[in-house]
Amino acid sequence: MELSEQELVRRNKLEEIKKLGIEPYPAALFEVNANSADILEHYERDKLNYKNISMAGRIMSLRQMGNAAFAEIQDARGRMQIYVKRDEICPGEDKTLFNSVFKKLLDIGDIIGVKGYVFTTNTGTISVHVTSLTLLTKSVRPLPVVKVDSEGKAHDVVSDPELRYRQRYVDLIINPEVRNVFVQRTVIINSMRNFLNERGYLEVETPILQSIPGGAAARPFVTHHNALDIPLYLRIANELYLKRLIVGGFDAVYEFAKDFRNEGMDRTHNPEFTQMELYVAYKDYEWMMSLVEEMLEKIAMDLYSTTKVAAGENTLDFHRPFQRVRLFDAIKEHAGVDVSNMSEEELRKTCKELKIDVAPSMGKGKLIDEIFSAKAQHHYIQPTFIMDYPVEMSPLCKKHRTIPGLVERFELFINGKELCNAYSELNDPLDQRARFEDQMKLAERGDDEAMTIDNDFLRAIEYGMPPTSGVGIGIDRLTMLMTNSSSIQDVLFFPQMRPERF
RNA sequence: GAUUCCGUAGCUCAGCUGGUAGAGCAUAACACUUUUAAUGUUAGGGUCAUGGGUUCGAAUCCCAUCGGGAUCACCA
Repeated sequence: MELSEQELVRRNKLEEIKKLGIEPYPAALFEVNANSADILEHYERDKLNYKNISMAGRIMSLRQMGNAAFAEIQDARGRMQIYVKRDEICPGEDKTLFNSVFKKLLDIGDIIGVKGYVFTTNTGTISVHVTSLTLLTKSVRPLPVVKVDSEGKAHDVVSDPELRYRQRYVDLIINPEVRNVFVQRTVIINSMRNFLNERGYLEVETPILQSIPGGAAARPFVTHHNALDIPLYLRIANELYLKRLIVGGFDAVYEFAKDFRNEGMDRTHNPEFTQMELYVAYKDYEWMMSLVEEMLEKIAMDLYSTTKVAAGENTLDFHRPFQRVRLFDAIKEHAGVDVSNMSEEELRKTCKELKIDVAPSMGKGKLIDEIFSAKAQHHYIQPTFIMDYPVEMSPLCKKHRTIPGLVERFELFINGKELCNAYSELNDPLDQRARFEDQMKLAERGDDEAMTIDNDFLRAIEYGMPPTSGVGIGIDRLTMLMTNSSSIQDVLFFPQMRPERF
């Protein structure tokens, strides 16, 4: 690999540093007793506490002024200006540390530790007056420089998505708002986990490698186990395993699960994604709607201390209760057709009239779903539960208690996108077996996402699964919503990319 | 998978109807003891994604490949 001019310069500097007897990658710890955010926040009120501070970070800018210099160093909490004066860091006759090391051999991107005292410059910037400086890591690759002017406008922002996603470490260093999205992602997950734990629900782990990939309609990734000499599939959902645990006697289990689906990628789909699935015994889908409302409201409050969240041009309000609309009513309202009593043939005709593309492999349920997706879905900006789906598209869901042909299922739509999917879970083992058989018929028609029959799961619910309600919430999409991110790549540290060639 | 747009210095971008490349920042040198997109003077840095083709001549036009974005299909 050919080195650029700047890389050669930095490697030469590295040698110079070593020749001066300075270790560019020291082993010893560097004791830190302050960080940038803490200093900026508390210094004015509590000046005495900042007479003797020690902090570390990456050099992000350097302004040489002869025998003094200003630099900004960035630590995990933000940026801090430091002031380095020659005679302060070199009190004796030997001025090498300043003249050679600091002025010539340090670069933007290097990581240093500084000790000194906090003061305010003539122009009013809280800064660290450095009395001693230690090189902690020499950087040999030039870091893109983003400058922010006095109006707060950033110049030369690295916006190339390829660089940002492939080299997330660079993105995180130079684009400060990126870090915040990921911190918020963790706030969301912690908020959800606390909410569930407070109710006594048990967090569990279930297999990722499965011999029958069940619980969703999707194409799986296939791998191979050498010792067993069998194909294994990366899970597309963990639903069937969590329900087995309900059979086993747990009354509420949940899992933050990485699921894998071998399908197209775009700004709302990554091959691996995270879902939180929760199953609670002796509950139904009405109860689950209330729980989801309460949980999302709490997450918004934990993030922003308000239920209002910006999403593009819209402001979402997570204040309970959310609107509840039956699927057929939603279609009636937005597509102007009543599909509640239509046969498959009539549905096909209706799709044609509405100019919706359909495939021959689509059954009745799928056709209704197509109409909803094309005509109604995008209207639901504020959190809305769409409920009561046709039985054909929900093979794991219990039949509706009063309306024939429907199941007790809801999906939550926010900003026109599906965020979660929930059922009164089907626990009638004979019905479940029949539903699996219907799925096999769909598979025979060419639906490569139809579910395969899982005999062990059937055996489990034959022992008896209590009435149970379950929900799956897409964590990546929830994070997108809550952080106003328009693509899933922005809420995943390392989104899937084609392998890079070096 | 389909359509479409893009790929020029470490970074952000110019580059006209084809005449073998420019700027700012960054880098190097000098000056400067409170600056802040620091400043001033000077210098270096590019197989124009890759491979073909058209042409006297290609960053520019055409084709293919690689990578990325957007839209669509599939899906969450």
